[in-house]
Amino acid sequence: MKETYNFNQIESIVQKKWKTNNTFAANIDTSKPKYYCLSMLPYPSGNLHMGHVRNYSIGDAVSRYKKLKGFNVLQPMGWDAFGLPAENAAINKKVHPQDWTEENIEHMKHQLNSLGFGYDWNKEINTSDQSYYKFEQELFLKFYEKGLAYRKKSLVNWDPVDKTVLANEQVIDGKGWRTGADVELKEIETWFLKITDYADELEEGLENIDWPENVKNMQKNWIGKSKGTEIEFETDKNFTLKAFTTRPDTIHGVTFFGISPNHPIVKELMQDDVGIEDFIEETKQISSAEADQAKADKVGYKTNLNIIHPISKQKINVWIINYVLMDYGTGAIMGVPGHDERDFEFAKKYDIAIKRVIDSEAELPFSGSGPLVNSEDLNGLMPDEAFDKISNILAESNDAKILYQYRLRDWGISRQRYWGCPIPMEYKDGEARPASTLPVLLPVNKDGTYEPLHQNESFRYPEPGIERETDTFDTFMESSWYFARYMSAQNNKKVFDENTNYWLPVDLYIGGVEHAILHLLYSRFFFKVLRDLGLVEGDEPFKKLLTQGMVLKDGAKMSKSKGNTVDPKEYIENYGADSIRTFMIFASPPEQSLEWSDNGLEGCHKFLKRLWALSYRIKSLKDEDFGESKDILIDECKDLFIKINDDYDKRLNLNTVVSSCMEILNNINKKFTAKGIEASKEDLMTVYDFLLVALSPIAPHITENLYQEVLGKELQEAKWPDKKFFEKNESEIKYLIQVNGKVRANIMIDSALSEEEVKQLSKEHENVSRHLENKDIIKVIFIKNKLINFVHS
RNA sequence: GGGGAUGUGGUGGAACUGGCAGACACGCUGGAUUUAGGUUCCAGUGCCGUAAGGCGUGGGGGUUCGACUCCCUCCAUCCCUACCA
Repeated sequence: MKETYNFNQIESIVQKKWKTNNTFAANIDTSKPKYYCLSMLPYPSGNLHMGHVRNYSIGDAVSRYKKLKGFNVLQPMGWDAFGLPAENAAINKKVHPQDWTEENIEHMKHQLNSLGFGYDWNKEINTSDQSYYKFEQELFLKFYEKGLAYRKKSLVNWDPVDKTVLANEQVIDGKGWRTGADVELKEIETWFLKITDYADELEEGLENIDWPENVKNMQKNWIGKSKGTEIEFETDKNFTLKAFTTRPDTIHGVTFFGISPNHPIVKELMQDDVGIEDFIEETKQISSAEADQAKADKVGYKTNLNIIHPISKQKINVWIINYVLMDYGTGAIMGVPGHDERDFEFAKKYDIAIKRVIDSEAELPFSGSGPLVNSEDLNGLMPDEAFDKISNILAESNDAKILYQYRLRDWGISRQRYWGCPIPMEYKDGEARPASTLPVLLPVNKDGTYEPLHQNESFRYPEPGIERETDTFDTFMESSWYFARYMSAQNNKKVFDENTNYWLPVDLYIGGVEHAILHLLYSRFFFKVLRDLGLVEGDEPFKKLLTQGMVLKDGAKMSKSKGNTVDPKEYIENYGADSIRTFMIFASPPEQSLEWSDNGLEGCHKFLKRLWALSYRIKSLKDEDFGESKDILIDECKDLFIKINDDYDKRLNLNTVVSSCMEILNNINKKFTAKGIEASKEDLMTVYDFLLVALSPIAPHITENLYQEVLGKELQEAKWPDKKFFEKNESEIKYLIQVNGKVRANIMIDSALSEEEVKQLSKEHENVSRHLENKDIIKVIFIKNKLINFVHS
């Protein structure tokens, strides 16, 4: 054993050993409970960034801990390899996206290995590989057969110079990012998945999963289920208009009626009102030029159409209003300015009557609850009572029904790009049908070049009369099911085999909170469909979710544009993987953001150096160097053992695992005094052994090396200590003695003593008696095994 | 506008169910080793006070024997989302 900590050498030796021994290969083993620990797979952009390092350090720590606890652990890794950056790089560097991607994967895989993450690489997947995406095409066709995939017109961003569709992030200030041309909205046919069919289940399922409350809330709000009444209003023309409202109880407060500029009825109204067209043009300009701006002014146009109020039978003006959205509800609203903020603002602007129908002290607009007023039969009722009553009344006279509306829209999955999974459909006489041969591979020219699918004639028209779909899938498709594919990654015949249901569901999923809505919602939806197709078992894919915080530098998110990125590479070289991993875990709790600090990393590195120095010292000790004192060191560390156990198991507060390990190290070091070692050999070795085991999930290289060097044992064979190890010796209890709530002493008291004896002993304590002198004790709070509080006047 | 998170020393952060506030680190100060720097080791380090003691967890109020923790209210910062009837 060398005297100095040579991390480079140790880490490469240990990593080689893992590779040779296939240490992280995961296979079905019914003798152990299984644990599937998954970290979100990266996009192969070329380099790992600190966010990845943090994410994967947490995942690896949990995986290794679970292995020590006797679980059969699966920790896979793969590449979310389709996407826009590959195409941009292809253009800039004149290489094929596939070559660029593969090169990046190779490099990043090397980086992951140099950090010592224990992945089962036998199960690696690359979503841009046909062995992966061919199954995606099969799955899509199953969705299609089930009626869950359909085609519909939708608006896309069109760059008129490049003649291409742009993603939202490629539109900057309404202009194409490459050409700078004004982006136009164009309507084209695109594919959708009917996620809305699962809206209710997606919402209800949230109750059964162990996810952070904020993420569940975000999904719940995104689904946006709301109960309301759809009411059909008669007009003074020969048709009716439907409006959806969550507050039918305020029906007597209706003073205007609003329809969306995109409402189908608008075209008819235009025929005898020339002003409408100008107004529509105006609103379009506002919405496109200021699409990104949060608040467009509320504007409206008063038509000569009226609805008939279903109760009062009065005529009420119909307005075309820009804040009424066509794709929510029926595209029409009943305007209740007294009790809706938007309607209030609108009514003020156009001088429309504002009527109070809910009594309260609050000023209008008031959207809360209170007894109804000015509402005829409904007066005195509370809103929810009135909701039912009026809905029933309206159901008889007008066509009204109670129903639920969702904010959630169907998922548009078409992308007009090359580097994605081709949508396996074709068209004959304009009719869509599944592609006649599968898989539909991405075409690559012989010279290694490529062109967009719609420009590739031989791809687009494989035979006369047949036109292939030239769109590719949204890359969220690949990430919606990859977690179920890892375990059968080598199976080229079946998408999911017996391994799939052995390992699923994912026991712990770790990733950034930025995926809280889309990726995590799409994955849940996909999983439920796969279940209904009989392909997987269970209702939810991710049992527990951990959303790790961002890595910040100088208080800001790291980004190239800010120039505050920190490249993991140089730090791995200068400090080693174990130091970086330890810092990533130590610097803050997993869910919170982490402030990068060179000094902090240095501190962790010093900790590992001290661990090495101690180990070197221990190794050179002889039996006679040890002292006699039994149990003292173990007693001193007991609370730390318990804390580490809890932190790993219950709370996932890994940062305090590290600090507890530091304390254990400090405790051991203190036993080396000028007079000799103040601990027995057995005690010291017990504590040292646990220190290595406890730290090994976080800093696996140094601990594995020391376990072998100093203790002569293999860490891979080590087990987490059993319950007994974490039990406290309770013959003496530390009591906290307070006077008027202030701590004045703490003393060790024999746990066999009675309450009275304990009180007496406490009162006698010098510092306590001093504070009780000449005072009348009014009350004594006694909490067994914890504290006594003497309360005086 | 809506939803959520956070607020504790000079800094990152501890304090699990109300019970020793500031663990563990960083930084800083002093000392030892060193020709010097770095490394390493030792000591100190919330604020006021010589001390006893007092004050302190964004501000104000409350519940309690006791509040960083629970309740009310206000403020600040960050994130997500957005005219969803």
